[in-house]
Amino acid sequence: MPEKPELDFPRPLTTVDVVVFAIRSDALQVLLVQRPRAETEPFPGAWALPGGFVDVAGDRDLEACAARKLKDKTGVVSPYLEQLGSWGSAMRDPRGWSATHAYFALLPEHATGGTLAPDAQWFAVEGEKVRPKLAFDHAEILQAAVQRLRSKVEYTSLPAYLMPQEFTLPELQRTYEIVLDRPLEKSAFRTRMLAADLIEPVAKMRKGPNRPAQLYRLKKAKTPVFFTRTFNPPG
Amino acid sequence: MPEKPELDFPRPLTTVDVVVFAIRSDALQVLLVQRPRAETEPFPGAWALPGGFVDVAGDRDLEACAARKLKDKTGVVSPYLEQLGSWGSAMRDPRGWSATHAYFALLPEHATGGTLAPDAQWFAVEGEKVRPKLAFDHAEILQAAVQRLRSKVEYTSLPAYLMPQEFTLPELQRTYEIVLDRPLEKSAFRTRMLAADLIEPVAKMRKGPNRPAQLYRLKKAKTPVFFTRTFNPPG
DNA sequence: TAAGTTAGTTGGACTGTACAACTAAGTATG
DNA sequence: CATACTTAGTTGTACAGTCCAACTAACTTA
Repeated sequence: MPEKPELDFPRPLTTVDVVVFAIRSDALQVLLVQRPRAETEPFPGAWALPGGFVDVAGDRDLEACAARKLKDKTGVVSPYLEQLGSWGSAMRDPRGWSATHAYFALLPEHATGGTLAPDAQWFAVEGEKVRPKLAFDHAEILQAAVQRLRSKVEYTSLPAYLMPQEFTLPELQRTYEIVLDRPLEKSAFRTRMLAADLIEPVAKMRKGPNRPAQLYRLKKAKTPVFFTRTFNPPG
Repeated sequence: MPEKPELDFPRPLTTVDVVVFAIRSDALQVLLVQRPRAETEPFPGAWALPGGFVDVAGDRDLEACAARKLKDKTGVVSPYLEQLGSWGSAMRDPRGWSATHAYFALLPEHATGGTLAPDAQWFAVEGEKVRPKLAFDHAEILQAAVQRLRSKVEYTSLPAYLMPQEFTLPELQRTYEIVLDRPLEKSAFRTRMLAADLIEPVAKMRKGPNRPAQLYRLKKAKTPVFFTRTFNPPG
């Protein structure tokens, strides 16, 4: 790392930001917070990803910092937190050279309803964007998060983290379809999921106006399953 | 990002490190540099990933900083530089809370022979490690880089960046096999590569002691190709 | 009882890998 | 100069899993 023992040269600002996804109202949504309106702040009043400065006294490491920021904003512990990447440049923050470590989190819908900070709000993801103009380079970070999510959903069981404890196969397929924004084949989907040793049936059915559906739950504390193919040849 | 306008609280040290891979002597190797022996330095004399502090005056952004560090150590511009992740904690550097932005680069073998800094040296990757004990948490970063490389090689054309301008299909297959550390099926490999619109034949043959092999080159300035399957069902 | 909707299954076509045997083109050897 | 050896490249069969479409199953409502 350093060639010189001098440590008192200028250091970049260091922050952590979290892209929190959930399925709400049958759509992919992301949690944003509104920045304070004080004129002394950059991007006053603009919407931004939840995040903030690393606390060198309080944060053990980056992931703990991200989990803390997430907890502060949403009140829940995310079942899934993955590092997304880092963005650092001289220009992205008007206060000076800054670098942010971005994470993305997946929340089940039922965990999105509770206590939300007053300046936090869910926004639908449209394409790879949201309606409001975002502070800093957060639009770019959000775009990368959506791309990463979509690409991993093609060949992993990530959407399982967006589901409640018990769910049906059609519900899981619907989640995949919302994230990927395209329909999937029913029979191939079922074959894949059931072959993956990922879920197990529970002795209950989901009752609705039509034929009841088998309920499943995730098998024990699994990390995401990787499939050996993508869904539709993306050609 | 920040809730408070105070910017004069302690900031983490910010560095960039690069994991440079190449195939040398029919093996996957990684480029390391030896740290200065001065007692005032952390990990004096230990081997480490090439990298260093972000220069807030000189570096435009993180990727430019990584490219600069790479150039300083190897003298070449890497045809492939990808962000790997970031590691930050209170403990990873004895000088204080620090965060490093790690990149990984792929070099073709012929680019590894030239001017190398006197304190730089190539080491064979054995499993997911190298022989010498590495400074900081660089062993962990290297392990993540090897895992990322291996997993992407399963379903992308990344190894193309490890090849010279012209190469044969058996040579490309051999590169895949070295990185994955397992043999691949010849005919399936050829079918996949030729179907991928990735390479094109040149009007030359590679002559050797046996049957000559068709030479290919990469098609124009392609980003890596993604395949819709992995190679061998990993079960 | 019939119509409508969603759950779930079945079967045939197709794509691409796995495996193995084959042909092709060169060098080295007797 | 024929034969063995080696590596390049092809061919064919089996198989796994998706794609597509039609089918059956279970429930509600009219």
